[in-house]
Amino acid sequence: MRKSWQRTHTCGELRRSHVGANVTLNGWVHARRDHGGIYFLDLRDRYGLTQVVIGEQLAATLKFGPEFVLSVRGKVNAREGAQVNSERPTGEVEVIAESIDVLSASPVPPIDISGATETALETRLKYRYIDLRRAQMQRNLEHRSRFINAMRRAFERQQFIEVETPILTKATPEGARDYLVPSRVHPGEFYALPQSPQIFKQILMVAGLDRYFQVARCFRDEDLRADRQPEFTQLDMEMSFVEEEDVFAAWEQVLVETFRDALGVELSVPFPRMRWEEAMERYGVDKPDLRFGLELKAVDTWARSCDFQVFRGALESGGRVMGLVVPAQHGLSRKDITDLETVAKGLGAKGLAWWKAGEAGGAGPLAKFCATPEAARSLMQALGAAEGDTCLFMADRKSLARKVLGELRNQLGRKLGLIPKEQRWAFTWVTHFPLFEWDEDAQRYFSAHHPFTAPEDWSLGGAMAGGSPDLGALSSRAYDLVLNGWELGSGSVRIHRADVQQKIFSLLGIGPEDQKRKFGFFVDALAFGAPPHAGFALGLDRTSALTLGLDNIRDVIAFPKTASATDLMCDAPSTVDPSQLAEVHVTTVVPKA
RNA sequence: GGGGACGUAGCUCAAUCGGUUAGAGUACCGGCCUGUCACGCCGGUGGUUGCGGGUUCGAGUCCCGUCGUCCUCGCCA
Repeated sequence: MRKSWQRTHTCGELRRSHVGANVTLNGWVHARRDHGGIYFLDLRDRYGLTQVVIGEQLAATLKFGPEFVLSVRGKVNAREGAQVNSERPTGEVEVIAESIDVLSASPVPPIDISGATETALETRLKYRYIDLRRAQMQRNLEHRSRFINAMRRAFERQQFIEVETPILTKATPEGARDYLVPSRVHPGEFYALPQSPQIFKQILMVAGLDRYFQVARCFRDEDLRADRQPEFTQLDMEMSFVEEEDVFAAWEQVLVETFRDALGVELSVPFPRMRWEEAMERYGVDKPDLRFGLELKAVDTWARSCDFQVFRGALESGGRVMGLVVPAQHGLSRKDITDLETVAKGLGAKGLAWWKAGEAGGAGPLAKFCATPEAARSLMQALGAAEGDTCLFMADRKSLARKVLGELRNQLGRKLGLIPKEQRWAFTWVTHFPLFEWDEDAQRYFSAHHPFTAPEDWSLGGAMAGGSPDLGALSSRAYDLVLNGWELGSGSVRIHRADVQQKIFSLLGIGPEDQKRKFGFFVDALAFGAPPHAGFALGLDRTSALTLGLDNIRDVIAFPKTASATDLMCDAPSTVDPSQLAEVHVTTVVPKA
């Protein structure tokens, strides 16, 4: 028998075949059951729980509490009949303790590790080292590890090579707010943490690496959400001499292999493809949840011949009239409709018209415009609605009508239980996003994806030849991968021509001087023989969460931040010593409260 | 930056219309118990009701401010 405290087995390992063996287990005190003459202890480590039996005499010499760390030496004993715990893999055996060393003590933990009560997130984040002891959290992190490693293997099978890119890099004027790092050596100058390895991976293509991937940490100084952290991890990739379908095929293969290896799930490929315009028109969002129908319906044509002033007004000012049909079987009540209208107004809608379909005119605000059977029938036909269905209408700017109905569709999908449990993995590629988006506040166009995205039309609607096309109408070769209504990642075919890249910068209002200063190195690189290339990046936090059925990515991140971007465990961010600031030539100006 | 919810024992929660000594479950401590496995039974410790101010005879409860957490809109190329 070993003399040291070091374990011979883990707490999840012992089985009937080990009966009679002398073993040493190390682990945490999970639960204690003191019966006076006999004492039971559940010892826990990452691998499981093992029951330790302690005799009266030995128990009397020991002093320990929950979450103490012990080394238990003893003999494996078979449990028979009612003593077997069929709930546990180790339930057919127990360890009869011969000696026990206390390796480490603990106060009463502020978190219930057994999972009997759900501890407040604030406490879990402050004492993350205890929270992470919970089986659920260990399972989450193990799952994430398995998933990422399966993905790595799948990329390597396709000849991709993993390359690391800098964390200290150059600030980018477009896109999200940068996290800045002051330079000690260059007073007054700053590095930025990468929002993504975008430029580096494109340069790796120029460098002839052909197929790159990386598990890449990305940083964006923007406000958080349940599915957004200021630093997050992407499976980033880029390929040369390819177009959209090659990227899709590479990823579909990777995802098939990854889901098979890590989850035992067989995905059906190819995933459907859908143009952005189609997604917006049918689902009102650019990340449609395809697990249920309830599609948006255009009723502009019907509305044009209707006397309803709200509808006519919207159409006359260039807007749209769109509808959503909730089948009669769901029995939407007046209160339900009022609640939906509240949601709609919260999103900026002026109101929500509704109609209970009926050939005799139906009911609701629209009933009087459907008073004749012809009018009622034509509206039902335009909507694909049947007698008794509840129809909801938005008449507004195209973008707002889609956004509101898209949100109502998602809420109704959940509320009415339209999402079938068996249909778990509804992937889709959304393609051909707009190239530019108009920003009202800045009074200029911004790249909808990023400024390195190839246009669908390399002539840029004539802009390359000096024309002035409607930039808002240009389509791009950007695409997203969507799963169950979540955006899992995005990518694009890139611009590999220096002249087109320069034109895009100019159209974005970045003058020649700024282009040279901020992106000169990159345009230079494109000029030196850049292959056509395209790529994609998958959000690993979201994908890990979604594949575990979680709706908050904090549960798949070991040390996540709060909604105000703080780390409650180590109390970051924090002030620093003035001498440290002086060293990096920084003075701070803190606004008065 | 805006909106909403929340903050009471180590943990999860309760406390009626503003009313007496702020309770329960669980955990912890002590006692009893040789087959439990969220052991059981008996007893006990444990509170700056986030913090500051105000109204009131009286505030966990009402008002103002502030801090923190969560969700969300804006934002996130």
